[in-house]
Amino acid sequence: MRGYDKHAFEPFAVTVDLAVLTLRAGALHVLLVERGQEPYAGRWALPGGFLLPEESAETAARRELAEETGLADVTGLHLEQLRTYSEPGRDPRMRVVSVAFAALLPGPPEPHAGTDAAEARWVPYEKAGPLAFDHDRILADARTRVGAKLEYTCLATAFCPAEFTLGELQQVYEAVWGTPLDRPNFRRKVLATPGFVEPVPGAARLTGGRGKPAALYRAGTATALNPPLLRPSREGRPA
Amino acid sequence: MRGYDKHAFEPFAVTVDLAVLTLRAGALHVLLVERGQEPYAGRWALPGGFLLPEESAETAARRELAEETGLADVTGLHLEQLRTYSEPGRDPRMRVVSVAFAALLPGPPEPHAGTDAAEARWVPYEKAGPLAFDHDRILADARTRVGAKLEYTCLATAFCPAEFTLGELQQVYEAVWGTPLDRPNFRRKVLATPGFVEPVPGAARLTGGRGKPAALYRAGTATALNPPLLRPSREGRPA
DNA sequence: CCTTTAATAGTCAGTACGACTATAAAGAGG
DNA sequence: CCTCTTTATAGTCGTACTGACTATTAAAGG
Repeated sequence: MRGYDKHAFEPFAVTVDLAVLTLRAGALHVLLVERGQEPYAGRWALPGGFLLPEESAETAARRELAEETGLADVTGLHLEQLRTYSEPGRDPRMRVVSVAFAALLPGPPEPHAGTDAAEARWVPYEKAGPLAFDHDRILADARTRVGAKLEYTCLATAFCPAEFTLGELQQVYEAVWGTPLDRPNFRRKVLATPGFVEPVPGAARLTGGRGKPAALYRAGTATALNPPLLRPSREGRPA
Repeated sequence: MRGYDKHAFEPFAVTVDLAVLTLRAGALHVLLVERGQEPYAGRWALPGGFLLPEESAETAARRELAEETGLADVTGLHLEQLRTYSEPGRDPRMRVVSVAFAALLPGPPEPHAGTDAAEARWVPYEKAGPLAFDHDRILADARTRVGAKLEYTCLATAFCPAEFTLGELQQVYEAVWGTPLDRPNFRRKVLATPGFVEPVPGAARLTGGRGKPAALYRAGTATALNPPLLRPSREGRPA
């Protein structure tokens, strides 16, 4: 804050950009909007918009999330601030500083009917081609951050509906990490972590197709995983 | 980015705030500046300042870091973006959006001679009383983030000079976590992690006082710790 | 009725880690 | 010079956790 009171300062435009992630059919998807105007006309981009004068970035992000997804109630959805992107050239028209967020939706959400003009679509993460601005980087950062937080927090339940099976929870990990996991081991680890999930009491069971019906669980009260649930080591361990 | 081209937008002042951390005599210290003017005149605050028109937040943070510490070369110092604070009321004078950073300095740095007017001082983390604005929160977030990254990255070496002993490295963990660690176990873990540290070849040894002289190590090439070095569990494990 | 599919149960060995004890190499003080 | 203190380093032991498996159960489909 030095020089705060005596020097002139430059005003900046401040926006929020959202990487809205969800699981559809076991695959990670991201919500994208198509740009109608230059620059990057016709390219897909992350949803976002300007901060209003009396809004925090978190408030603006939640407002944009509601507008873009068309969901009536976005309270309770997990919103995570990623970082702020401020390189001078990131928007060719003017100086824009953007606060990026990741939002996690329980799937599968409706095909989406935006309240606004711009078209919005769920796109598989892998096929989210070159995006406008620096949104490729923001999207990659979102996946990296969410993947890391899956290891040591209970964040995975944010992708699941109120009641879910352990198989669905495992799909979250597999989709975000891009790695298959051993089912018995995953189950053992999740159940051994106090407060991660709790069984739905009424011996309730869900049947989606063939196979033995799975027990239902709810998110527990814990927020941290201790010890963490580490992904299969990226660097090859010695055989 | 919806509405990007058609709606008016509010300009904001954008600043960076820095939590500059280091170790002095085994204790975590933070660099603070005393405010000369209202609001919060006489209170201590984190150093920081406005973004210049052609600067990214990272560039501005490194510039402020050089100015405030008086260090000739701040390249190579670890700078970590924490998050952006944008609550409307955080500065009583005007709407200010601040991108916060944590900077890690190898200790012990000189008592500090700022190039600027404002007085700057190293203050033990625990005694960094109520700070101006929302800087208490930023400082707490900095410690939380750094403490977490110590667990699964090689960040601790950023607090150490080019060559250091394992005892010094352990002091980093103990100061940031506020927990004593078992020395043999710490040593075993660090040496067992490939690429974390590498011995200085010339059988070099350092003597600081009494006791057996310790071997010197350099930071290795690894950036991630796999498996992580977990702190003694916060939640009490069953006996 | 048999096959397929998915959930759940259980085994087993290797690794990692917490809690220790023991030894080595320096300085300080008599 | 000898001993005490201090710090670094070496090693031990038992438990917890995990990865890689195999086995069983309960549904759907033909």
